[in-house]
Amino acid sequence: MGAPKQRWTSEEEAALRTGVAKHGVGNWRTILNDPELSSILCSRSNVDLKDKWRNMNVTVTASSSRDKARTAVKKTRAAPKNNDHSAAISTVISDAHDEIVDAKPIASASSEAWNTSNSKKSHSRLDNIIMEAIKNLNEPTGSHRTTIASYIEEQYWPPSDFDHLLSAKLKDLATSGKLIKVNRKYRIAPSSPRLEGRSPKMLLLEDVQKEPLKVGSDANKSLTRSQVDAELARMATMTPEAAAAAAARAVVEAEAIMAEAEAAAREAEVAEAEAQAAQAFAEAALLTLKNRNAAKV
DNA sequence: TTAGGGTTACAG
DNA sequence: CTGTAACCCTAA
Repeated sequence: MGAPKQRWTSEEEAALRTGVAKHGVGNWRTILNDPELSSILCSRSNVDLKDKWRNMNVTVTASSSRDKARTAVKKTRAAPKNNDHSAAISTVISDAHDEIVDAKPIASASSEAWNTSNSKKSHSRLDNIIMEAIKNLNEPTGSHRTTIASYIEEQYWPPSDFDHLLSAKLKDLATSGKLIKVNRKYRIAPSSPRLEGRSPKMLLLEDVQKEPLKVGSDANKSLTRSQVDAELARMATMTPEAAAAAAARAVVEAEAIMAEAEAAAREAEVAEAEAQAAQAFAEAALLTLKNRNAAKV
């Protein structure tokens, strides 16, 4: 293992994973352009990102075959049903602990390993993975379920029924209070209770429309406040084209949430409210965009 | 600009 | 000396 010239820090690696999870593999310039990641990856070029990602994948796949029994797993999404060679798997997942920060991913999994039915401990392995994913994604406004799924799919190889498991686990974590869900986004629950029922996007909307901010104290760094700041900074540096794209994405997001609300008839009560809020935000974002463009021209 | 091959620098 | 990770070069 070399420790050569400008070694990658764990923060940079986490940022790279985040960028890949958010923008996909290969869009290195997009990842570098991400405002959340550019501060960390400012000293890296797109080629550096590509090379680092290659090295990480090489090392992960190489280290996954440490034990004698090689589970000839392939990265295809159509995961073939792992027949019962549970010995190799159990050795891999035997050391499931609560360490989240800077954990080297274990790049092997089977359906049984992800299932929590036989887990006697209250904290399942999937819980830790979810928490790690959200933490490493480090999105101030929270992470979508799809983003979390992308991250986990990149880091691990979930079984084909992983999406269902993830949805159930996210719901459990949200109801148990370990995660906060706002507008279909999940973020790690803070230790102190804070306002609920209002999404940070709606707060952002108010701040955009009414200029004066109602910040009580600067010392009290409200997390909602930082979320709003992040969104505002993003909008401020946006070109009109980028802002239009953001507004368009908001519209698409609202439509997707509406579709999900219709699909999930069980939790229609909550989902519909979120969907309406998201749609209201999308419409208002478009109006804000128009105002911005009109003011500039 | 990205993917891939090749080269250099460092640790064991 | 060998393996690995960052760096470099070039074709598409």
